[in-house]
Amino acid sequence: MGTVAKALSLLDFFNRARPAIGLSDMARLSGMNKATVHRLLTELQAQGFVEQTGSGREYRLGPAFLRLAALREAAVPMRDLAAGVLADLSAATHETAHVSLLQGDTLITVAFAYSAHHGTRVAMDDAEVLTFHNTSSGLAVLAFAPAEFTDRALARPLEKRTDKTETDPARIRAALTDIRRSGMAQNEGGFEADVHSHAVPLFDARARVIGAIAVAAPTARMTPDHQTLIQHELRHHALRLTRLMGGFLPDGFLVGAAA
Amino acid sequence: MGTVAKALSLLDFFNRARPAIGLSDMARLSGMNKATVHRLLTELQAQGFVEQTGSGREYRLGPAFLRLAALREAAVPMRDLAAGVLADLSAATHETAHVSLLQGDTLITVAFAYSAHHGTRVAMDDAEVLTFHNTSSGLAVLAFAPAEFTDRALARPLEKRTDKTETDPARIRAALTDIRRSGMAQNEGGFEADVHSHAVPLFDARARVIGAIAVAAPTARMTPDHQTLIQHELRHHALRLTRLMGGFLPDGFLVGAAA
DNA sequence: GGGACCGGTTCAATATATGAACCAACGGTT
DNA sequence: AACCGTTGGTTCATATATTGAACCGGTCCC
Repeated sequence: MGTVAKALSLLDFFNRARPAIGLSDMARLSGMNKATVHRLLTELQAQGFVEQTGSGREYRLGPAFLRLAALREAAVPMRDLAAGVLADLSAATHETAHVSLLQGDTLITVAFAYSAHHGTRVAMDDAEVLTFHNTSSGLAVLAFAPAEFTDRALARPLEKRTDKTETDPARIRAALTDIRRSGMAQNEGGFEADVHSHAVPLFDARARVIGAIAVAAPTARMTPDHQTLIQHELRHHALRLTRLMGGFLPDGFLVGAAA
Repeated sequence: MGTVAKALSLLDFFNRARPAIGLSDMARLSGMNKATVHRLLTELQAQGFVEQTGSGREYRLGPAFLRLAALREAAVPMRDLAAGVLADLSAATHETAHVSLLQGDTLITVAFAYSAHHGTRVAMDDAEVLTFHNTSSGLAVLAFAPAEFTDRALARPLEKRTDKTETDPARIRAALTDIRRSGMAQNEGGFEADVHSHAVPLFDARARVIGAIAVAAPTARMTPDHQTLIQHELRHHALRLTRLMGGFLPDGFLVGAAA
């Protein structure tokens, strides 16, 4: 691993639950020497990628991300595009809709939309990391990812988050075959009990999978009619979003019941 | 310069006018060897900090910034806080208001708000880089920055953007003395002709200057009464924002006519 | 077919990163 | 108040990662 990769990997230890990290903690988390971590953080700090908190001397993510994220959005307005499509999709289905995109080996939620129609709704967190084996979005991605990517994802330990979480790689692979055939992934209660979600993959200009768009609803609301509606709308808006982002469907991808 | 700093400095070559850069161009821009640039970009790409465009093979900013900016905002909601204060400030003054923050040696606009009151308004760009010598925000920051920082800023070549741009370091230093006394910077037509702006510095928890909040109005509208209103509101909201962000005013800072 | 680009690769020379040991400072315990 | 286990930060000989000239093969334009 190059020095740059090491430095940037430090940033991955920040999350919602741990917004600031001390030098020694960071050294422990990363397994690197304290002096090394210190030097890397100092360099990141000089560029505004991390900064030290006023009170303690802990490090946290820096202000440079505001500027760079704005520039990224100016260059590639994926988030804006996703937000527009999600607003329509959640309005049409009366459920929570979200888009998650691959970033290296992880799947990150980049945008979501709630429907105001029901009192109960599935809640989402911005910038949440999704696992592959127990979310509909994750399965949708795995089904269309390169075999070597899928192998790596399923070789990792698979957390049993709920009673219904499937953790047997062989059975997951069998499910992926169905997903490839139907062009749509489902997951009932595998991530959160009582949540039934559907997801369709998204593709880039080279027809490679880049993420997924999903609708998550309380299991109690998932009548056959509602499911039919969700699947129909999801296919339609997934295709729309892929096209908006300049992507193409891979050969043989089933658009199915889509408009 | 360490390897990490070199890699991150490549990201600074992206901007609104140049959202994607080829390998050879990047090598020229940065003055580094093509092989070096390639290795650095490859490492940045593995972490999602840059990606290659579908069509050409140019590099552009990657999706990682969406996630990290969201986490930064979750940890330090400066942008949200600024947006709220700016909405009030622009409503009270009927003019464009914006907040710019220091990031290393540059001043970046992170948020702004327009007033719907007038047909003409001063337009802003998100993530715009402000110069120090010919913007009210820049002058407000320089006046309260460490002497060594100010020296560095004024030692650089000072662009004469308009007829009215002051480019004489000695005269600028004299203006800074006044700004330190009044706690407010002004700039009339030095950045854009026909724009008269006022700015007040913002401070962090250690009473160090971190940026400025400003109101920009067409010169034609700047009557004495309007100016008095703007100065009053600006002082009030600057203090409010500094406090919201957990900052403190340095000893002797004039709150002046503020509420 | 030639020439000038492009993105990307190679490998010996060398500049850079690394980590054990070391500070000084802080906060709690005895 | 001496002790202990922390903390963030520093040092310097060692070792490892970085560097850059030259070199690909491809593509575009004459």
